[in-house]
Amino acid sequence: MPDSTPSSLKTPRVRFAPSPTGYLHVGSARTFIFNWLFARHNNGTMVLRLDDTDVERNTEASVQSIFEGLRWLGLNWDEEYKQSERLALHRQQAEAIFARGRAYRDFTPAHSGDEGQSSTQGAWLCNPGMRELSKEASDRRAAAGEPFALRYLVPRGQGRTLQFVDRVYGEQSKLADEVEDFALLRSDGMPTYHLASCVDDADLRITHIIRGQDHLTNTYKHLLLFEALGAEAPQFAHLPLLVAPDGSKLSKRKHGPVVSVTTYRDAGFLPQAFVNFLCLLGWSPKNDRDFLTLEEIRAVFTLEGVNRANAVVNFTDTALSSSDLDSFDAKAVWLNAEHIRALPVDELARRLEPFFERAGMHASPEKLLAVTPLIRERIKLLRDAVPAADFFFLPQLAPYDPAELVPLKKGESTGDVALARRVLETALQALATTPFDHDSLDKTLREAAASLGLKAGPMFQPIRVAVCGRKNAPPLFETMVVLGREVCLERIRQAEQSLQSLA
RNA sequence: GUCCCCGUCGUCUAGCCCGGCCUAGGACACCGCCCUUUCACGGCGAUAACACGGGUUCAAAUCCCGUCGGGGACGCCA
Repeated sequence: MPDSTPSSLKTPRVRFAPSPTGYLHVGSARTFIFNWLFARHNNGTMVLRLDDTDVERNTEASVQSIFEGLRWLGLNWDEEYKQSERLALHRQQAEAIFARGRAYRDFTPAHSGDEGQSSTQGAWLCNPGMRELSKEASDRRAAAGEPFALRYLVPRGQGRTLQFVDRVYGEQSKLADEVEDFALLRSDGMPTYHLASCVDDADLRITHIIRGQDHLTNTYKHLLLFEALGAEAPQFAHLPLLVAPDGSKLSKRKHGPVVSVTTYRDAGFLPQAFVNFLCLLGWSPKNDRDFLTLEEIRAVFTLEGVNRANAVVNFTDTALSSSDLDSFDAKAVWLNAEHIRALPVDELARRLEPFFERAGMHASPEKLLAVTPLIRERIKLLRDAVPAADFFFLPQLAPYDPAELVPLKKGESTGDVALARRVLETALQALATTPFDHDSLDKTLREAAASLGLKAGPMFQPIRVAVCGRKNAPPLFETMVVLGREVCLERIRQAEQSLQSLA
């Protein structure tokens, strides 16, 4: 018995239907996220369906890459399908539509590709002569083995208006006469996207189709298809597009790695931050908040909160040339920094480990746990941790300019080398015996500064550079505690040595 | 070309449906100041937008029309 409950009242069943023709890109990821949020907010079901009917362009690597991306996002789904395994259903339904007189055979040879002759005299609607072919002629040619595509017989000349209410864009309508006779089956018998998609949506009882706005005008075709299938059309919600800074649609070919989800993962974005960022592109909680946890978003997410204007992913266009940190959208980076700071230290430490691993540094869990609090406010992306904390793990400091050891007063171009040497000597003596904990170091070193008639700044800089190999580093005492007495003394001695080259 | 969608600070957006509370709010970025042993975090502050033109109205970012601008769709791709 058919379920007559209107789709708007049923428990939602939504689907994310990527086609495996490349890696998962940010636009697709956002569509997935919005579907997930809608499903989870409404206690609905999330379906993942691989739309892999284009045998030519589908690759296994792409399937893997998509799963990899989705897994990283950490959002689950409840059911999984592959369109290529449902071919029989698609063909059977195409036959049924044909049998109902809603489709016809088109024997016109396939067009070679994307040249398209549509731009010259308005839109292409159908191949003349083919709609009107008599049943006999059509059957005869088919029986003779002439290849044909099956096309939807769009109602023409009846003044019929197709309409639907989009959950984001509102009331939409269009004259059926303006819709092309789209293909259902290709001449090789394979279903097209439109056919396979609608047949599966109907069969899987999808209640809400949430997808990119680039499908808005395709919806009329789909309405026609659901009708011919004898299925109630689901609700539609189209999402504004994600565009590049120049306003064009994000494309893998044109914009490169910045549109791939794995690029964000590899750069050290936290999935929750990435999701947070993507959600803010085209949706808003409307309460001036922007740092949100997944759970907070899920709790308040509604389609009514989605806007209609395209959103710019504001990456820098140096993206093609390098893996430049600055190439990411600044807000995404900021959100990531916020999420990093919101993470418990032990979890952050665990997340950081693979980045050190990849950089060839063995960071023991204990040491990493000690170092993490010192850098967590100093990194925006996880991978920033490596340059920020390398000196903790390197057995030998990378070479640095000894001049860094010498503090400069305002306006001075050359510092007092002798002073720097005195500082280091004093420090060496003091540090040889003082207990290596924060407060003792604080007290000892400040007293040492006083004894030299120095303020903290000029006292600490030579030590910091000696110990860290650079001027900018985490707070000195905590750093020294983690490094330990041996390492600190050794590095200060080396610094003293290198100072000689300046004398 | 035809059809469709969109147009608030540089960017993401609130406000628009149900005109007045909007001398347009928040966030990021940028700049400045404060905090401070460096860097960062944090705090404070500054600059910055209703695409344009007509209506309607006592009153328009909000309603209507037009213009311009941007985007999308028009495949035997998805």
